[in-house]
Amino acid sequence: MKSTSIHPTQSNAFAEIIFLFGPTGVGKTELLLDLDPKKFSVINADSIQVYRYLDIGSAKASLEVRHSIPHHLIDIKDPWEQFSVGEFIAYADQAVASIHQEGKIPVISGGTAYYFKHFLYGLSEAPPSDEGVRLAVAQRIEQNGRAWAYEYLKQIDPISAQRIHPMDMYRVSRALEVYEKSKRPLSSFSLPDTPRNGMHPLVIGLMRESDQLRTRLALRIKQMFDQGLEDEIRSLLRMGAQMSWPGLQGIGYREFFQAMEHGEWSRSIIADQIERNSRLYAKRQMTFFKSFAQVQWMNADEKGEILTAIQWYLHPDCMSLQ
RNA sequence: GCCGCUUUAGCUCAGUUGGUAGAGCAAAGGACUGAAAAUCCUUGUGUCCUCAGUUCAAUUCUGAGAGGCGGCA
Repeated sequence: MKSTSIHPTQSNAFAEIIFLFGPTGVGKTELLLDLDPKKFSVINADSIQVYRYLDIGSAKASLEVRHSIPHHLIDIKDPWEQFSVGEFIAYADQAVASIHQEGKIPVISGGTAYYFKHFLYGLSEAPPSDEGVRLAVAQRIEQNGRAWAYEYLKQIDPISAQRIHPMDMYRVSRALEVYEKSKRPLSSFSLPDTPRNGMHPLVIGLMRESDQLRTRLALRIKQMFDQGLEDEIRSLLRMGAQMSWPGLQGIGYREFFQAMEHGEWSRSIIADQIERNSRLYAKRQMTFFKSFAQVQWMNADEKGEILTAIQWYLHPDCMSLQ
């Protein structure tokens, strides 16, 4: 792997890639500032930070940070556009290739565990989500009820029905959508379970004590309001923002739209809801991340150890001499 | 000061015609087949404010006290 190939930039298969993930508010962005921009570039793996105009609420890295170390996959979509894992993988592959081309190491950093999982293993061959079909399925579920939807799933795809909980309409409807689209049960498309292209990333999981994370989240949300989160919402409203916009499903946005539906905009209530939802989200993220294989868990404050781990990964022979 | 209402899980509150109690939210744990900041699952022992009385038995009834809310002074 240390071969001095004539085409070093083309050896995508075994090139170094670093995964950096952790729950919201753990301190990923702060850590990125310690990376040498001459050696590393960042690829964002956050499903909300891909959207333009969603800066404060999504806790996007500031322009200064992005100036000091390049970030890919930020501001690539408008908030009314749908984004998806499939697109993430395609864009991330491109970014990884171009970063390698520059002779640098890509650091994929973010909190969307689902994106990391499928970037590493790839997706099944099942057809991508189709908004039209999805709406049609949703309508039928609306008319006939959830029980009907699950019974129907049991008929067309008993294997998926066993895996999916009867109340989990998000997944039931995707399974029905796939059947509608391909006339094949979702479970007939197998899910890969080995890394794509022999990828062997360094997987760093950042963690913190839950009390500490809680305090940090509370502080961060306060700062978001100080930085003008409400102005950001108002300017989105001027753009015609609707609660249904995909980007606005993010925590820190949807709470405002829910509040407006009830005809009230109470700063303190909304702030509390954002805080609560962030905590719940952080918990779900941790649960997902914990299920990943070969994670090097590190305390987010131990920057020295994290950088050392990266050194080990990039130059194993060098380190072993010491 | 008087009158009324109120005190039950971390929070908001149900409830037991007297047999020691249960929802939502939170919290903890979990799932995750192209929307994933989404969607979903599991988990409920708490001096039922305190003391005394009635009773086989009181969180439930009676009395007194304490806290809260409201009205009248």
